Amino acid sequence: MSAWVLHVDLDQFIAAVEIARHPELRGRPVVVGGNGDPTERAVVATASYEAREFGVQSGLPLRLAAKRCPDAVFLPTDAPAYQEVSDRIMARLRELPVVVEVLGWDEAFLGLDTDDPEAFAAEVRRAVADDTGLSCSVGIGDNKLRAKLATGFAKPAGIFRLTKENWWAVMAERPTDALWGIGRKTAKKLAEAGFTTVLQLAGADADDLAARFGPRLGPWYRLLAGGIADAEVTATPYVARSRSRETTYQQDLTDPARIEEEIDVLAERVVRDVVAEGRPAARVAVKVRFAPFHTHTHSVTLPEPTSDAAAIGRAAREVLGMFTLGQPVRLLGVRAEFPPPPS
DNA sequence: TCTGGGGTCCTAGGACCC
DNA sequence: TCTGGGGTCCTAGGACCC
Repeated sequence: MSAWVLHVDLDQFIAAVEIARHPELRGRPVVVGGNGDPTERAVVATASYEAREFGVQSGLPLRLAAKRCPDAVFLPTDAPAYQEVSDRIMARLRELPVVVEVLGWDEAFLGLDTDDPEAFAAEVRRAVADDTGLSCSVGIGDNKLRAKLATGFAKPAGIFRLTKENWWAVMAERPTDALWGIGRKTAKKLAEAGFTTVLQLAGADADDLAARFGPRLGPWYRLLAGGIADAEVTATPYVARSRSRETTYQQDLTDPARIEEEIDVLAERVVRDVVAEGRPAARVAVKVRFAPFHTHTHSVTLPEPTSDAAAIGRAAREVLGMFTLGQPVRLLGVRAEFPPPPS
């Protein structure tokens, strides 16, 4: 028996939940996002595989999705419904002889000991399908990074194993942003420094990377490229560091009184989340995105941690006062931060 | 690319203190 | 105050992820 990390990821989760409750949509291009109105300011949360054929992906503006795929069915995002299905899936996974670490609505790491991880992964797929009717893919790894990346090669509805045995065969020639934690911006900077592929990054000098990317990020990139990462799967419950609410307005806001009102509304929503959390907030931040998409944030440390609606509301108004509001406002946000955990 | 919402972590500079 | 070195906190912004 040896220790394995499995990464379970539901296939087109949000679209699959919607198709499960609207079976007549099966086989059709389905796009979920915003209020389901493709003329609004909103983006695609998930597109069904049929819609992806038309180049419709997560993050694409709904307006463009409608242009690329005029026959798509557009549905509003229904977070509570997805949360409910997610809870059921995670509960089912916990019935297996594994440690479950939830990563999001539709994915989790499983830690387990087995001689046959492929057989176990198949069992996981069966359990989820029998219980919920949904399809998932399973990545098998000798740590979390490799398990997570393996899932990408398993999709859809498959199983893939990525360990130190096949790391270079699979990853060496891929671009650095194939790694989990390196995105487009960092990949571009790495390329400018001469590191285009995973193999090249793995051979980089740690001090050079530290000088370019910072004392922690730099050396970490090199480890990522070598496939080196944490293998410990933990069931420790998630403790939020912050709670936030933000809104992109369908029409830009220009009236200062209206902006103040909207800040009050967002602060009230955040207070509800803070109270539900059962811990007081220590900081309050306000985010303003102006029409040309420039985003700024200001924040204050509260005199003392509090869950009091009036105190948090006042703080949000005070922080709003730190902005120069001369241009139309596209988005407003309010965030409450909890005190950092004692170390 | 007329570009959501909810999060996390890291970085860097300045303030402040000894 | 022609003024070091280090630690910590605060703050804004950036990048990434789902």
